[in-house]
Amino acid sequence: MQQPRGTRVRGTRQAEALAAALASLPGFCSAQEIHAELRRRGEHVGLTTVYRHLQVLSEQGSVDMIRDASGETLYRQCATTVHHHHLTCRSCGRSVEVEGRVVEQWAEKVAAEAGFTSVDHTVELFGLCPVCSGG
Amino acid sequence: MQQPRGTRVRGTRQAEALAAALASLPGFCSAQEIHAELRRRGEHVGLTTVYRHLQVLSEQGSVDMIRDASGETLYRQCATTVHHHHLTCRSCGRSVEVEGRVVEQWAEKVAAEAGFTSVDHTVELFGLCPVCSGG
DNA sequence: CTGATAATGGAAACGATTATCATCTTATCC
DNA sequence: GGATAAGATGATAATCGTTTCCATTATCAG
Repeated sequence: MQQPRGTRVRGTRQAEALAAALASLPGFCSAQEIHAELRRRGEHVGLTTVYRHLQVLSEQGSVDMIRDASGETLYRQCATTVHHHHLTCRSCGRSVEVEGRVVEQWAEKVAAEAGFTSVDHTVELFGLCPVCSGG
Repeated sequence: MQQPRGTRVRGTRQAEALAAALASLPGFCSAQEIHAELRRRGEHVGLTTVYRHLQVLSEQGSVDMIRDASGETLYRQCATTVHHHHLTCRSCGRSVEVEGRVVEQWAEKVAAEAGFTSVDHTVELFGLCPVCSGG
């Protein structure tokens, strides 16, 4: 099996620990939170390595990456490789993947009308989940 | 500087210089770019002050604020106070305000179905404008 | 086992933004 | 007109998430 350079081919202890941590975290977390989670589990993984892996995984589409209101980057293991958006709880970080065909169509239409090309879109929904709503 | 008295509500020299600069910039710019533009015009306005004003204006709804792919915050004078979104050129920063009733309705529907409350949404479109498309 | 090479991680660098605080403006009162 | 209080300004330092550096360590093929 030949892999292109720069991709993670070697199965390292750190990569697995990170994968395990990601799998256990239910919602979006910052790189630093993930790093803390690893430390909590007794796994020594450098912060640099966490960032590095997260970046690669995100490029590969294995994790979703969003930005919260303060500009911090949050990551989450993603269930599907199909394009989707998120409805994330502002309070606990838990999130739901939502299908957004309507939005995609809207984006394309709007872009075409304005003569724009290579259009990409960012759509994120933040709110309070049923639990955190206290209802 | 011989300014007529009684204009205290309208602000200071710096505030006006900033307003003028914003009015002349066609697209989204970072605070630092706006600061540079002011310096170019010969106006001495501290970077701190630029940030301070931008923040206030943004809270007032007088300027729109978005975040680009690298996480930098961009500002633009906004034409209307009505809720809207932007289709921004990745290359030159010029942008078009687009109406997004469809998106709002979609966001509300999705949120309601998931039981989320206090839902807020972020929707930004980035692409290449007709000019930068090279067409 | 051994050498080649990729991966790691602590420390330093970075860059946008924010906080600090002394100084300068402006407005109001006398 | 001048004193004075209130507020705005801005150079500098501090913050903080993220990246870069680079010496060290781990992994894999032969």
